[in-house]
Amino acid sequence: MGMNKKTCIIISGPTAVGKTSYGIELALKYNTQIISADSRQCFKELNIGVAKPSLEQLQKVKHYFINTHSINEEVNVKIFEEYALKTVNEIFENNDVAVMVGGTGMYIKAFAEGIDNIPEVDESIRKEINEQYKTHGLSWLHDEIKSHDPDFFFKGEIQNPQRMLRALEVKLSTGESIVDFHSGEKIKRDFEIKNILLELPRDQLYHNINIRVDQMMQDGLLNEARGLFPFRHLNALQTVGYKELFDYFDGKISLEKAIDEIKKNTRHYAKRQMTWFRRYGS
RNA sequence: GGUGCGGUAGCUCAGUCGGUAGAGCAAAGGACUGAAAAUCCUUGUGUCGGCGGUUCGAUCCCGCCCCACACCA
Repeated sequence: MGMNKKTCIIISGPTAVGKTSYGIELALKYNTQIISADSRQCFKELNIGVAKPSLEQLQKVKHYFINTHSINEEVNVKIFEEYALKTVNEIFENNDVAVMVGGTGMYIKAFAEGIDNIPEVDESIRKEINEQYKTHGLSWLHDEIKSHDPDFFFKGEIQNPQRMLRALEVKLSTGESIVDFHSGEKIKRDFEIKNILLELPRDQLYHNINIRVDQMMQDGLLNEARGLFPFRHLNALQTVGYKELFDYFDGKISLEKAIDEIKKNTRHYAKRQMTWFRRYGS
């Protein structure tokens, strides 16, 4: 807490609340750099649809974890945590303050408090499980979890295939329950963290979202999405703003409907972010 | 003007052989430890278009009216 302790200011909040420009202002004020905490803006192939900072903004302040990865690479919390810790220390070599800006709550949490170490899972096991689930469905997953990892089964989330899939792959790869890896311990970082949560009245935020989606369409989101259509199966493209347009390309819905869906799904996303930050945000 | 089909939750509709009603979506709240812009959970009282009639009792049956759509003139 002393004068010469390094500090990372974390700016969080829902999408379209104004984090990007606020973060740049703050970084300029402290003459420092920004680490983005956004699970989509790190992909160089995704631009308009993920509301990435403009080239002009990127020139004003150096941003990390923007355009650093390809949609073909795996990016996840652990990778972010390691990247962000390494980067923040680099920034601290020349600055007392670093700024983190982002809306991916779990990434921020991993950076601020750490995340338990779980061994890499066997890729072939993951593949096998996913295929089995695809053909046999939720009840199969239920049975597998119940017999292999009763601890997790009784913990609750037995309607959530993603969590069960993860629990199962950990159990089958390591022989241990994912529950046993969860220490719940918060790691104390050797730098100071200051949280700033940006908020707006609900109707104002939703208005911002609607306007921004229309602007994205004017900026050429349709073309961007068309170019990414062949990669739709990648995790990076399970993303609001793209998946709805893919449905349009499939002929499933009209373009007008797709745009409405993007607005609606962005609202849902913002709502989930607010729920998260209400709990973890400062 | 005539005929037909409708008017039920913010929207799309289901239903009550007469005992005041329920799904999906929206909306709101919540969870979250390597997919997190993902994934999942919870929450449904509304003059059942209006006014009368029949009835112990009408959103349901009958009459009139209003509104929407379709077809015929």
